[in-house]
Amino acid sequence: MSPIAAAVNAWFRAEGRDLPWRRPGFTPWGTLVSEFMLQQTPVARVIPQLEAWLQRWPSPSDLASSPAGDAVRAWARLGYPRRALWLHGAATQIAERHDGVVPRDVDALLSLSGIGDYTARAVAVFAYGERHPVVDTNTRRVIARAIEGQADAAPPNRRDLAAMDSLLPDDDVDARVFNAGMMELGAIVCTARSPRCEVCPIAAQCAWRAAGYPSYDGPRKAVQKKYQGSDRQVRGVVMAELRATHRPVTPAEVRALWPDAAQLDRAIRGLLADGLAVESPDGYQLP
DNA sequence: GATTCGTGGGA
DNA sequence: TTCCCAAGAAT
Repeated sequence: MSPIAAAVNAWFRAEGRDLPWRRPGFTPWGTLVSEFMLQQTPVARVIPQLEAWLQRWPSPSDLASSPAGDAVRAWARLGYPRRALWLHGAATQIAERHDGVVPRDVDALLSLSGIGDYTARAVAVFAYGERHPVVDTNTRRVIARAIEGQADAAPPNRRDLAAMDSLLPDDDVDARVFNAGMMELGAIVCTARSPRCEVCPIAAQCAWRAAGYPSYDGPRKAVQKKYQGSDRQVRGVVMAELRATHRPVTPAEVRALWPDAAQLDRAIRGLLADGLAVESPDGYQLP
């Protein structure tokens, strides 16, 4: 094992947070649900929702037997409600094609709705102990700094997988710990804004530190558009109303939600197209 | 390959 | 206050 991997793993075993999905006996289904929720949503907001979710739907088949709208409502304010729809779809596919058992194979996982490169490998590694490189925003940033000497990661790229793979210890267990450790390091030490290099276990080997912390000069990642007044905000307002109302929301009630009728119309049509809303004779509701 | 998709909290 | 960003995926 490389000196960096050895240091990361020793640090993670000593300093890693006690999170629900790291508890012994946490199920592959629990891991899958947690990974869906953690896509772009911070840990602190996920934890309470995750526990409630698993209480209600302890297995993929349990979720598959509920209407998709129940999943969207239970998703509450985690954001990106399409993930709830995709998770329900994945549960249905697992029930139908995999006997209700979360698959272990990366390609099988990749074929499920809402599962991409990150989530497929995270489930294979953390739920089943398979050996694969897990690449997320944290591991990409740590590699950019410690290995490449850059202040930040370039936009996501297929080469990220190979970069992580080249650092991965040979042993399955060590590789699993290393994946978790790199993510943890990026999450609580090598953070985006104010890295805590004084407590970093690989500060001595860090290329960025050795180079004197040069500022980032690579391609700029796309700037996130303003949320206030955006179509996304309108979709969020409509979805909040659909979640709160256990009967169809009438067109008149929809019109009262937002002053700009054209923007509202775009939101409704988008939600219908995404399957997050369906039309009934009396208005709109969750699927 | 660039865009789109929620929501909330910390700097 | 405003800006940035958070265990991404689909189109």
